[in-house]
Amino acid sequence: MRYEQLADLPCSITRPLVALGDRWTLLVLKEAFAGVRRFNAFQSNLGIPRSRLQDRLGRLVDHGILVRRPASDGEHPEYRLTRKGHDLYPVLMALKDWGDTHMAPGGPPVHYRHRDCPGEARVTLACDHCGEVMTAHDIRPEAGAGLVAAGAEDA
Amino acid sequence: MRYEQLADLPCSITRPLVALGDRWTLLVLKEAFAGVRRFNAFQSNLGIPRSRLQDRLGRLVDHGILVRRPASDGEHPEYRLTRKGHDLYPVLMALKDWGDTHMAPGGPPVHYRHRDCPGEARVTLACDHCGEVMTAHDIRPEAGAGLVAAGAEDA
DNA sequence: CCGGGCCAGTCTCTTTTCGAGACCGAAGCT
DNA sequence: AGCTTCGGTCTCGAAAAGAGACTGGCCCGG
Repeated sequence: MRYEQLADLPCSITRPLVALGDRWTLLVLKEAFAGVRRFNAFQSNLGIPRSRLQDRLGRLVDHGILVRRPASDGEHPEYRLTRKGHDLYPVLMALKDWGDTHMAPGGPPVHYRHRDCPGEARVTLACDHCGEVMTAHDIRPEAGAGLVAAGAEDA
Repeated sequence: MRYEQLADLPCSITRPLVALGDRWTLLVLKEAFAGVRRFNAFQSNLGIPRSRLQDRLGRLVDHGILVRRPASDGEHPEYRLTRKGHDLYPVLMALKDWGDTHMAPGGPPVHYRHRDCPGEARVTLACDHCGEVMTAHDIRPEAGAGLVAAGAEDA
């Protein structure tokens, strides 16, 4: 049970990873972004064991990343991304950029184009003040409110 | 062994996930970006079992994401990010943005500031043609070279 | 009103992976 | 020689994953 406790650390990279970092969870979300909503569709698209899928969908619902509800028209339940879930899109797109660059010898299998535009979606890391593009080397970490709070808790 | 075969699919999100998507791998990389290079440092920072760490570092080296080499000065080996590894930074920063937004009730624990600038690093998804900020709804997927290649293979 | 299909979800059993901690061998110091 | 540090390995019990069969609701055609 040590692993789950990593989520208590005051780190905004660690906490999402503890929630999302296993074999299937991000793959399930990728399907959700591709428009998949039904249990069987997730299952057959990914080949994930049904009991595993059940568990993962449940956790995503618990985290407020998906909602489960009786489908708008028919009766079968469907799983839809919440706002919180939607906000994960840049994570998947960042993975996609990396995959296209480093794991796609024959070129990108799919282009994620801007609709009605010849352009393509790209993730960029930039400074929100001067707008300059940044890399890991340009980073200066600095304590924030959440860290102070966590420190106070410990004491 | 079905799971690993997902990496054969022509999808630039799936392929990275099969390589990186488990409990520890991305956490190890997060440490690497924080400057950690030594076996024991990874181990004690994360609390990962030693045998697990050994396995994960080995895989990352196999993927060309880390290099293992006798440390520049002393004799102990060190693990360093390659170019390919460095390119994963936006993935971790995208997770960080999401974590700050949705899993940091007390505010961001750490600000990743632009050095010598009051600004902060932010991931954005934008069109590489018109520059407009994009969301999942603005995407129009389109077959690319890698998909055609994969299709030819199947036939 | 009966049988089939389809669907979401559950149960069972086997295999794989994980985790904890002891153990090992190679420096490096005293 | 004896102790420490460090990277790395080994063993073994516990947890999670995988496959596949099974259940039960619902709808449809007959």
